[in-house]
Amino acid sequence: VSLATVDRVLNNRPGVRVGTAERVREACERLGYSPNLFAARLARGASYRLAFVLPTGANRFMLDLAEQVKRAKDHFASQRAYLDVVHADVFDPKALAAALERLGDTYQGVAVVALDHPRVRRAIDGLTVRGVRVATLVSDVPTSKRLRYVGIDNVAAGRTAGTLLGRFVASRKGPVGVILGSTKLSDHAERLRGFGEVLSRDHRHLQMLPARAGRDDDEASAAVAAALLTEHPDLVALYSIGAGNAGVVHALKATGRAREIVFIGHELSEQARDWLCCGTMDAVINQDAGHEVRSAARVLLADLAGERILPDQERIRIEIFLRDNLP
Amino acid sequence: VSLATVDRVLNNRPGVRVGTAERVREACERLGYSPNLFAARLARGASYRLAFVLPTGANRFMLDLAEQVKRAKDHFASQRAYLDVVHADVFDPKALAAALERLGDTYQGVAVVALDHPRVRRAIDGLTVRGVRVATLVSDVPTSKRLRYVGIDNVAAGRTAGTLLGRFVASRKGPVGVILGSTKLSDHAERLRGFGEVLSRDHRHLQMLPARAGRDDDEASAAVAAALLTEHPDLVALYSIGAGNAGVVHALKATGRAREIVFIGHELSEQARDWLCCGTMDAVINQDAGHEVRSAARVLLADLAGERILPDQERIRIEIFLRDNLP
DNA sequence: TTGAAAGCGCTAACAA
DNA sequence: TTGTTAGCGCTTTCAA
Repeated sequence: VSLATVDRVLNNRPGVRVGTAERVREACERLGYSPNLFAARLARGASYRLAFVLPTGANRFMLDLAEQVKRAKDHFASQRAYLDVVHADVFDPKALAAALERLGDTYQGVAVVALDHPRVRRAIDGLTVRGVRVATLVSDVPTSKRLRYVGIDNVAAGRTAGTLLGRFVASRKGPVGVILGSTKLSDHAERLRGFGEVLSRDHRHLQMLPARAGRDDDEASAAVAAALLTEHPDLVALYSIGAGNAGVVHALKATGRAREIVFIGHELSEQARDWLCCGTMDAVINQDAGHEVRSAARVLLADLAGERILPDQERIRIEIFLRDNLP
Repeated sequence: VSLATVDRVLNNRPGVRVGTAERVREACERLGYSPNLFAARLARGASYRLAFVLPTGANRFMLDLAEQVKRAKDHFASQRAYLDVVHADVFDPKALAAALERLGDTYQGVAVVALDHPRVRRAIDGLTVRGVRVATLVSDVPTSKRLRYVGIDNVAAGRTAGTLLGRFVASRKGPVGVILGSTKLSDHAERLRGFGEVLSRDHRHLQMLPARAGRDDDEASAAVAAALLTEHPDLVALYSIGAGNAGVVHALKATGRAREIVFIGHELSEQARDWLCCGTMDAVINQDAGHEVRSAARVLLADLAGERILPDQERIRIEIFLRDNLP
């Protein structure tokens, strides 16, 4: 039995008699053979280009994602995988779809922070058909043919915020304010849904006010928060679903009730760490941008190279940070 | 300039004139050269054996670690790294030290759940001197020459439990019970310290009872919990520092006050998930055994092969799980 | 259906 | 101090 035949069997390539294949497999079993991934990749000589499609003019979290791509670059380059950040107007389905389609010429894998829109879905499916591996990042397009969604379950994240907030408020009664970026962002809408569910089921003494939009912007969020605080002097808690937390904190501090009002938000920025430490924020729900980037890259590469992944390693967690467990 | 010279420069091996080295480096820079890790490992032809030293007759968490080693085996085998689980009596310093010393003949890397004892420290340092890379796992020996500690900050974990418990109890007043495995386990002692700090600083209305030992055992823990519950009918919360949570739950359910008493513990077992879901447990503090195993293996291997790690990826987090963010 | 041979990018031993 | 050479374990192409 020659080297080439063994190779054919192990990679189930065609052109081997079943009897021979069986014998080879048996021998592998007996000898406890385990293939050398490095040698395989080397011989294949393939290199892969991966694009990370992120929103233009983005908030802190998106900037963090871009930063994490940069940090992972060297590590993946040493494995012949080249990561690029590509910016696109994620909120314009037509533009995003066009951008995605263009990417297919250059890249074998694409990780995209996607808007869930039929047009975008078609673009993703189009790429997939051309053999480009696509992973949705942070925000999913569930009905598309994407290889995988790399991100958290945002309904569950909202529920988590709801439970924490409800229990932190405890027996106090009063209205709860909610600020989101936009109801059109599906991740924000999902978080809101989860949050509302928990509040209405487990914390009936709290009265959830209608969510207001802060456009993921510090100034707008500050205005919204200030309005909430003046309209509801008995406000007991605030949940900030999107970006713009600096604005909320500003408004909160202006009232002098920053430590008294329970405030929960998303994404562990450098600032958020400070706010947790000084008691302005009570908890931060986080998804690890670095983990998401590396996971997306690994998943795309593994599929391209026909390798297996460790599923446990690729599970993105809904992290809860208090001032005590900051990394 | 020949291939070999380039190799010497890139791996700062001796025997190259500075001028030549400079020229090579400049050329690499200019051409944007990035070395191929796979080819290097392949050519080196080295394979590594790593031992995971875990306690004999261990609790659920240790069993989980062993299971995770098993799961990671294939993945690392494809990179010429062979993982073995070795059991040792971690509580007998002499035995552990002897076991460690013996391991040096067979293994290039050792990850050990270590007892912090001078004798064990000497054994670790001895291995290090012989060139064996050592990582402490879950429980550290800070004064040793170990390459790295792979695990969480247990004082911070205790503080996290304290904050959650204090806030969940909220305005209710009353005694708080604490059950640990043994005061001699440094991780348990550290968690207790962190917990006590937070309770005495931030939640003065709660009266923390002296910690009692449940020997990481279900039955013993059940007895301790039952005693606490009868001696203190007004108990408002329980913190279980070690294993034996099944026993605590049993005692708690027997009183019919399982949902009313705030109960926080460690390690997200299959059972713990159920208890979270039904409201018996209020929060679980967790360290990801799978992540710890893979991280230890990666760190040891990278050092052996002279490669760099991604520090972000190797940070072990203090995870908080509520019923809403279960993975 | 099977085998032989070249080569992926690097390291290590040896020669110059 | 530098260069030459033979592989590492696999894939791929071409020939049998």
